[in-house]
Amino acid sequence: MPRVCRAETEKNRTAIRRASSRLFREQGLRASVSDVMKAAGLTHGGFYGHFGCKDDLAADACAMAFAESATRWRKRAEGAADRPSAHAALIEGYLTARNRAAIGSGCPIAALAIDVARESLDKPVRQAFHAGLERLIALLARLESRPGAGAARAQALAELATMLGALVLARATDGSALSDEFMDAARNSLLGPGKVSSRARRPSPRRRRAR
Amino acid sequence: MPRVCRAETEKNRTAIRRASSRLFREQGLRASVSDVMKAAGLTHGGFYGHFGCKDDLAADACAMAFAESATRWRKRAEGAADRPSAHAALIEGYLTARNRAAIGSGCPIAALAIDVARESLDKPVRQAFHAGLERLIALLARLESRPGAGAARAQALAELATMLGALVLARATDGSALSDEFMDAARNSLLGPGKVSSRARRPSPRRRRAR
DNA sequence: TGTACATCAGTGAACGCGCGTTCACTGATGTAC
DNA sequence: TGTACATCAGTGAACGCGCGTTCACTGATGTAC
Repeated sequence: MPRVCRAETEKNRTAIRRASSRLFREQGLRASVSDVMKAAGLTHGGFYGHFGCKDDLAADACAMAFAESATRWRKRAEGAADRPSAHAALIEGYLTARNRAAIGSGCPIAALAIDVARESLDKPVRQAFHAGLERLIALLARLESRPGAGAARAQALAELATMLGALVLARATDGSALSDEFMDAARNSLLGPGKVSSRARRPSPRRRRAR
Repeated sequence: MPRVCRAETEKNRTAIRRASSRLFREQGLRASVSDVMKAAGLTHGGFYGHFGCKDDLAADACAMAFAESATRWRKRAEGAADRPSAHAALIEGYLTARNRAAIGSGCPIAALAIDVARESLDKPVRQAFHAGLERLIALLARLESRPGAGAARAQALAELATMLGALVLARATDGSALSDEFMDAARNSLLGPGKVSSRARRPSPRRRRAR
């Protein structure tokens, strides 16, 4: 089995990156190198032929997850008729039961933010997180209604905090009614109850409207 | 050293609870029993005289952190002249550089939400988190401006998501300008730029105003 | 195109370490008289 | 109040286990001729 052709090596590397991107989101940065390699269909020893250390893998996995998210956001926005509906589509797509359940393939901010906050400032995963975050902020800011780049950015930052917060809280209270309440409240607060698409709605007690 | 008087035992138990409440927030639920006992000035073996297992300690630490937070919120609200300023004081007190730095003594939602979300549904820490969260929601909802209990609760849920999200993102980007931006954007979004008290402000590049 | 051999991707045992938990032991505390 | 002794809170060694990382080894791959 040892020594594998170049194409196979590249395929293995991709498998490691994909597996780590999923496992780090699911289990946090404490997901083990062994588990990642197992999920990639390899044995743990070969890991250091692909990455220098676990910290480097964490940074790569984080960057990869953000790139996936950015692509997903861009596609969703491009599928909309105009800017306001692209904005709404992004938020509605984020605050769904589907996304709440899909931790391993979902938003890396909601999956990794607290883990990243606990890492020391010089860890490579922090830079990857910061860079990825800025890309998503720019993407969202371009869809905001407020005039002026600064105001749109501020609006995007606040909305991102609400989206991330609601998803994280919905996950932490998963299995209870409160979980749905968080997602509904955040969606209504960001879009207003009138703009909520029926697609994203589940039959649940309707909240009073936002200002 | 063994066998200690009853008052001493109770003091030790309190020291373990305090240490774990701090360490779990700082390091996540993977903080070790050994480290907790060391921080309480004891050796690890004695732990199981106080708690049945690590999961029980995590639940207790979580409940204790929420109780602290609830007390802090209540005091801050009681110190305000009226309901709107109590509401503003809570949010301003939450979104400060001080709170961003104080992970171990700060809000358990911002410290533990993602860790709790990764725990299986039957773990005792999930129940403790849920119960504590409901207390804080009720506390915040009582200060909201919207008429009707349901609307006030929905407003509190969305605001909590924004507060928690902004604090978590500010911590994940600590050391960069973006960190301050998140807290400023969330504060302005929740209170409006006019209502921001100078006390809570740091001299930082001023953002464009919100609506 | 065919052969000879150096390269090197992946394997699996091993390293030192820290984890959660158990347990025999200690000796001051609390109690029974 | 004073003595005799059972209790039990805390100690520290030990358990099996999984961690990140290293390394001698393997043998198919890629290359030089």
